[in-house]
Amino acid sequence: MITLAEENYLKAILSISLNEDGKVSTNAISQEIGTSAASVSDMLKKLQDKKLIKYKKYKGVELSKSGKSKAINILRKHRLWETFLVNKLAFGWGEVHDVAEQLEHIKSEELMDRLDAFLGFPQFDPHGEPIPTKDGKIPKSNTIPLNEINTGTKGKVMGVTLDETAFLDYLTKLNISIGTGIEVLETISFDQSLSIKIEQKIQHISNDVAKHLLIKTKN
Amino acid sequence: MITLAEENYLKAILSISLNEDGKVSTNAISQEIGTSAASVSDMLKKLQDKKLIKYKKYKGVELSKSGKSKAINILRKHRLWETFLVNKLAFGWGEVHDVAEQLEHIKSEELMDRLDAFLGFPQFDPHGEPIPTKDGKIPKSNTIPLNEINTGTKGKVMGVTLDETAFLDYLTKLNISIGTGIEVLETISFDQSLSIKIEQKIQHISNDVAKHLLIKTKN
DNA sequence: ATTTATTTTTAGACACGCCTAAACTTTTAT
DNA sequence: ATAAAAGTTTAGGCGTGTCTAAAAATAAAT
Repeated sequence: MITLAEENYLKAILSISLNEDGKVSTNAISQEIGTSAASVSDMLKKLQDKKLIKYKKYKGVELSKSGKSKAINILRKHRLWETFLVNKLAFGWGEVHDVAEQLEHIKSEELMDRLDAFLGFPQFDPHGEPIPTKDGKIPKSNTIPLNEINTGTKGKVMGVTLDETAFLDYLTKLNISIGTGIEVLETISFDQSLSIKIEQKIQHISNDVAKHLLIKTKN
Repeated sequence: MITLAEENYLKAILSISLNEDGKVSTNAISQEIGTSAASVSDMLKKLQDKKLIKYKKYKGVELSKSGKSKAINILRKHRLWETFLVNKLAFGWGEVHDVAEQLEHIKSEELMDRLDAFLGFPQFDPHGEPIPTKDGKIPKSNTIPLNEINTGTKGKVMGVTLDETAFLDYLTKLNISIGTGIEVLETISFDQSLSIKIEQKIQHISNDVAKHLLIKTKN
């Protein structure tokens, strides 16, 4: 049996390795989870014993086959629940994360199968992140960050890569949500900030904001 | 902060006191939860410290005001989730209990409010049990067990008071579910078994089955 | 009313998951 | 190349929630 804490470690390791390559460090995990590095070391030993990770002292860690499959399954549950909360219960963007973090640990394959069907087998969650399939594949979305788009190109917002309330609230203020059409008018070379057109209105945003917006360009 | 184990104890104490009156004994709790009496004693001390129960050594226990309110809230969550599973995800009668037992511990008032609305503010769960309201009131259903109904009376099945798979499967076989119309034709005085009519068909059931069927009679 | 049986509590132990402080590796800088 | 810094692990400890075995309190029976 896998415990709640173990699940959170697996999820954290997966989440880190999706963003950067190579082995995952103890410190990275401790930051991700919010515990001490010592606690992480303890836990890594236990996960090693259960063959959920490949781990050599001082050398970082990576998920084993079974560990990765378990971690992806948790991610799948998290994103399916987020989709449920937003699409069916009308939660707002920012409000769903904490609740989904609890729901992702509910143990019932039957439940997730039925929820998946109830939601219409969605491929992406409300933040635009891909929902892993039942057999562990993660769908690729051909999107790129807004700050990498050429001037003059039009596109559609497919997702965000930052889950902070302040950020999401700002997007709401700018009238940006999933599906919003955006055109890049100008890039200021000084600070890489952008002028963009959203529903006829011209707005100006920082590079920091733009890089967290995933855009699908119209080819 | 209240822990998962504490929540289960409160729920167990509530559940026992709803079925029998007077103080709740340590043994009753240990049976309900499936732990040793020693563990229960330990936990009662902790719940006492947190003012969730009124407890005197060797003298049994009852819920305090705040303990009862917390316990009822867990019951509310359990029954709302069961309703969701059956009504929205098409789970069968018997399959929902274990999953609901996990879901009832999810902490989010917002979530339960929205789920309640999504379900159309149901008053009774799929087993016919009353769903406590947000302010802790438990709706009364004016139903009586089938074995207490007079011969010749017609009624409708509103719920069951037993949650075992074998029982629920048997009901399915008899074509009995929530809402089924039933007429009592005869009571055998020897063993209190009943002849009943269900959708034109005459069936014979034991008193043991009848007493777990809640009926609303048509006046 | 005393003995016997039952129930409940205490004592001592253990797994889990976390912590701080100290020791040990590895990396970086001089 | 060696010292300093950064990262990681071990040691020892703590709270939670469980257990078994033994002691204490209450209830039942003779």
